[in-house]
Amino acid sequence: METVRRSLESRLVGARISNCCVTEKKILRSTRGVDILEGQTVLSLDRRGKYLIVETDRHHVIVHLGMTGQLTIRDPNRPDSQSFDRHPVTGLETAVQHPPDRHTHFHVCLSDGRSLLFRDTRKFGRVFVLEKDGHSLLDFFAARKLGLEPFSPSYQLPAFLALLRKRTLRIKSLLLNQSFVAGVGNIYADEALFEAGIHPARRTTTLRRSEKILLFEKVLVVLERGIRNKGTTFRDFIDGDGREGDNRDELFVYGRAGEPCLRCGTAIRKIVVSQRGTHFCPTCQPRKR
DNA sequence: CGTTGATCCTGGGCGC
DNA sequence: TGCGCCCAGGATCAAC
Repeated sequence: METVRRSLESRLVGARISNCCVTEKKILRSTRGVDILEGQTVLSLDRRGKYLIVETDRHHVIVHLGMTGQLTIRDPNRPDSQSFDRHPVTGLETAVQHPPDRHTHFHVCLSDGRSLLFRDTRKFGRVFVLEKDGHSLLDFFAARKLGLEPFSPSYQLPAFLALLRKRTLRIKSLLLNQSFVAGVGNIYADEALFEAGIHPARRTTTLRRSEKILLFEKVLVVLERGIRNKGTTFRDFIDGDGREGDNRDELFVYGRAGEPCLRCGTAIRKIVVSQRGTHFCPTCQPRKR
């Protein structure tokens, strides 16, 4: 989501909303629809965890991409690509914007002719519209109880250790819980655990202090790498310009089941933890301590 | 309260 | 080519 935010920021800030249209009501959470956004100007783009926060004159529009959500700008002065096919490995990235299709659920038309499109095949994504006056934004995030924010002053070791205390669940499950560290998803959880040499199914109570500290650091490392590579694309992820991310090429375990570990050569294994596919190296991440 | 599992969706890939 | 099954970057809610 940070990749999406960065790609959209310069293009959206200052833009004026002329018209809005929701074609799938399920994804929208707004007490007064979306027409209330018309005529407003985008003031800023922020992010908390996996939530994008678009600030307009009188509202906050919050977007969560779920699993397959895409938020892109469409510029009529650029040609649409002809399909959703992956560009070849050696292909040059030029204009890659996509025209709306049956999975495009939310259109925001801008006064300069461009539009912001929200597309989401699985419809797990959400768009929230909050009134700016009052405590709507605070209430929104208070209700979701997001945990430490990486790269912000809140991300500190004592707080990290405190959140680990008195928990009995598996470390992978905790990493996926957004009330622990906000923004860590399935890919980055597996990658952070690999880098820290921790088996994903271990109970948090069995972690040594040194392992916790390593994990604290590696969460930042893998997120930073993901952002530097502009996101991890397996099938659906694209940034605001429609470009895929390169981080898949730098993954150590996620999506590599059966392939050799890049550190020791052992075959990467895949198990299920918290009903999520979980990848690890049995040698680099031993179960027993 | 903490933890676990079902559920919401659509589409791609695989075995038969 | 088609069918059935399993899998997928996530969060929420019910049940224990």
